[in-house]
Amino acid sequence: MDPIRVIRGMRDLLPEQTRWWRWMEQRLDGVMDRYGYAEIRTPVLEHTGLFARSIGQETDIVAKEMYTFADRDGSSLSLRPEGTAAVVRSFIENNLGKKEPLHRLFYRGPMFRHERPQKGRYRQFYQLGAELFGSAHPSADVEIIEVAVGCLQAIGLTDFSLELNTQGCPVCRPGYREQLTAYLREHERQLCTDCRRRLASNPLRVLDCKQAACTAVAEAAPHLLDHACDDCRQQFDQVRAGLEKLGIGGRLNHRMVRGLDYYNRTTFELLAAGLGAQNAVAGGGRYDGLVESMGGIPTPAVGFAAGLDRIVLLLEQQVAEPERPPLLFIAAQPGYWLETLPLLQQLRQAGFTAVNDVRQGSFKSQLKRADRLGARLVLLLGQDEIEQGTVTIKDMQAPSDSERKQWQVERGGLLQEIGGFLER
RNA sequence: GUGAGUGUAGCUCAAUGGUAGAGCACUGGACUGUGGAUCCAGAUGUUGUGGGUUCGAUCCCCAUCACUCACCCCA
Repeated sequence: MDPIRVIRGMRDLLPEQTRWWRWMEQRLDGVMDRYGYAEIRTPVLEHTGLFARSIGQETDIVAKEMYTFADRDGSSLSLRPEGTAAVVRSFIENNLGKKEPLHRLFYRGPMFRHERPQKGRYRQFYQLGAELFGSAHPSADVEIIEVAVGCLQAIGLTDFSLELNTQGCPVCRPGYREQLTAYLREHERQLCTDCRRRLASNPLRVLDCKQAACTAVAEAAPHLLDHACDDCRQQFDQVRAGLEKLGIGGRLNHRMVRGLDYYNRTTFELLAAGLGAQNAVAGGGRYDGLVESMGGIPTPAVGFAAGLDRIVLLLEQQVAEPERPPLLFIAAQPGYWLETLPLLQQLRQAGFTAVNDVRQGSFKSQLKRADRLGARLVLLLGQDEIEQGTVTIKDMQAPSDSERKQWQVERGGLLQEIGGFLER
């Protein structure tokens, strides 16, 4: 019988990996706490229309990458391909904006996109995102970027860069779009076939094409910032000033384009090397019109999302392994396993990590097991110890000729002895 | 959706048109209460799957599936 396997693009995270994940998640949660962001949890499944309306019917994400299927009553459901849409839905549905104009929310969890998997890209992937609702002030943009940067810093990543751009607003973007399109049409012959297609569907996309020929055209293309309205320009200047004040800086990238339709004004990405063909670990921006367009009261908002799978990839390359708590192992001479039970119980109640060899083989094989598990101390329990009411403590890291390799202690003083030993 | 590469033991990988081998890991022993070093012994494979060529295929051919990487797109 053929064993059933995981679905393509999805994977099991085994203990070797979850060590990293748990360590990372703990720290990221800490960042959210310190910036005053509260967690929101929404379902992984939503009505398909939510994503079509918020992300954009024409985007690749919606047009060809969603896991969409019919519910039993025939209605169309989709696994969420990103987090913002559902948070906005919930924000509106629960009248959060009416109760209190300002909200700092974060979420963390699996997202789903039916793409061909490759390094740093999976069909089930994980994102951490933060959304700041209720402020159009550049201070909010700065805060969101600061949180995103703070997340990477909190887990020890230093080798990344920030890129910034503005997408304009409904006042200035249409005019820019026309100018860009006109410019691109003039140079249509130099563009790759994909970009000629994009010219019609999404001219902005031509700007971040990686083909050399298109890059040359894009380099000389008109910049949105030069055509932005005064409000947008001022906003962007102030965001940059705020980032300077924080020492974050960031590089202006006129050619940065976002994959989702709802962004306006400030957009940004955090980029890193070592992710294969991918380089983005986090991205975000302002989306002032989204809440209203989804049926809520007009509410300016900024947010970002970070790809946790990619961040773990970087962690494994750049950061020292997270430490494990010291492991205590109880080895009992054959026949004395019952005596280990209260001892284990006692150790765990005192907060230690303690295990035994549940196979209870030979004394020797138990020691081998302890070694394999990386035990810091082994507590030996045999006939002598039981008759004397003692336990022998064995230091697994001491050299074999050490005088303090192993020693006996009274049962009553065991916890204190272990505690003292591990303190050093 | 498109392209390329790779599928052999738990892992990393050899090998040859004549029914597969190493290292590591595992289990046991040398050491009847002591891990890490050494030595000895043991267990493990439908060579991804299906078909074709052949007296004979793990090897050659075709198909298929899976994985990996890249394109598209994106976190």
